[in-house]
Amino acid sequence: MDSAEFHAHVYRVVREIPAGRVTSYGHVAKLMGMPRHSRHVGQALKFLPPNTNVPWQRVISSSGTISSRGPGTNGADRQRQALEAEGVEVREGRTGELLVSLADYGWFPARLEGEEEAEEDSGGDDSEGAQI
DNA sequence: ATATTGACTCCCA
DNA sequence: ATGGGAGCCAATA
Repeated sequence: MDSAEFHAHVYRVVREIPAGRVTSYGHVAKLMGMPRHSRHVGQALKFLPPNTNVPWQRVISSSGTISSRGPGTNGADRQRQALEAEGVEVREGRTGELLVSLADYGWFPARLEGEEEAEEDSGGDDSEGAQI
């Protein structure tokens, strides 16, 4: 698999994320069958053009926090706006970090819909990280 | 060619 | 609950 295909795969999975929901880089990587490529998922999103049909904003870190990517960049801010526009509540930590409640908005299906076994939610259960 | 970085995660202190 | 360190793999320097 080359990088182009990898990117395409990432985009395909990201497009499956329902509006008003968020997931983590690691989970996207998992859905691709490459659980260890969590970082490269974000990398691929970075390659996206400004006007794209890929809802990259629905992908955040596994802790429910939006990665800062640097104080001089506005990417995180744009992501917050996009999420709020979709109805996702974004809370702000005291250091200005953006947090999303995975317990409420997290989307972590075992496999893609129609792949094998479709199930979801029913209590959230997202392994961990959901500190109240 | 090797070294460093990064839109990450997990594990242990 | 928080914090620091190691693991990962492709892209960049």
